Amino acid sequence: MTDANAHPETDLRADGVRVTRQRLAILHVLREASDHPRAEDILTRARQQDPSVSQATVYRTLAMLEKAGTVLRNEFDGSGARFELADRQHHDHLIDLDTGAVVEFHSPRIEQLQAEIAAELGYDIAWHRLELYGRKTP
Amino acid sequence: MTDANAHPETDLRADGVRVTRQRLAILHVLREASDHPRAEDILTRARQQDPSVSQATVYRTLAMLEKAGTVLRNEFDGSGARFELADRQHHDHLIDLDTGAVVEFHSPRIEQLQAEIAAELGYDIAWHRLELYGRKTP
DNA sequence: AAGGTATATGCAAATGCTTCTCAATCTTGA
DNA sequence: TCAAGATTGAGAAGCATTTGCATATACCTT
Repeated sequence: MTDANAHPETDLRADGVRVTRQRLAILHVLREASDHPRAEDILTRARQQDPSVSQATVYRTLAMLEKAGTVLRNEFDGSGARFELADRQHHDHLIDLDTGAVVEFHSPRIEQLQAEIAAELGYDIAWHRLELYGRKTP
Repeated sequence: MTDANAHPETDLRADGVRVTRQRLAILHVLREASDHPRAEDILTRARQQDPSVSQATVYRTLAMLEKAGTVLRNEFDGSGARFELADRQHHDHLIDLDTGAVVEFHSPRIEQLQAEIAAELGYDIAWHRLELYGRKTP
């Protein structure tokens, strides 16, 4: 796989996938998003650039991009997936229980411990999910 | 809250909730389960003890027990929640990607790190979710 | 032990999110 | 420019879960 997302359009082509107006609109939305939008949000935003985008295409494209490693799917609260581009460094999430805000963080030490624990249990980690749910310290 | 699950029936009463045949059947299933059954599995098993249990009651009871802290809800793969009694020590999960088996583990060091990270970000952790997905080391 | 009342249940319909079906429309390599 | 095949929009279909409502039941009070 190429460097995920340096040039999504180019990557698409490289994977033998067609570059369509809708896909470009969706990729654009993801690039602009600083939050972790839901499929519905992505649909709304993509339609600002291209009103023809349909719900089905958003889901199909997100699934495609996820499989390609370009997009990450998060299931924070169990009521709808939230997406983000996989172009930055790997990170985990801290969800603010009061505001719903999502803070990203990265801890090599935790990653290290995870690997050790898995090894002790006889496993190799393929991926992991770490989510902290909390409230701002008073 | 009383010691969750030492005596679920007693706890139910204490919370002003009625002790019904169905609820006892569902609690029994959860106590016997060594896996992390889905709602559907719980329904099937509960019906062995009480054929009258309905799907709706399983969901309603699980929601109630979760709110009471008696039951933990897990969303490992995004296709259906899996439940377990909250009577044992807190633990996280390692999911075997090949077999779907769920291994439980507990690491005070990771918990410690999580708290530290949250503190650095200005948060107090209310709860967290850590799931490792991997395969057996050859 | 019996009764009354609010809670709990079963059934089926309704949700919410996501995926699929299919004819019509594009993208792309030649 | 064209043909072949991928992609799309619209709506139907799927799944897990929730809800509405009439009936049944637990349990507090006689």
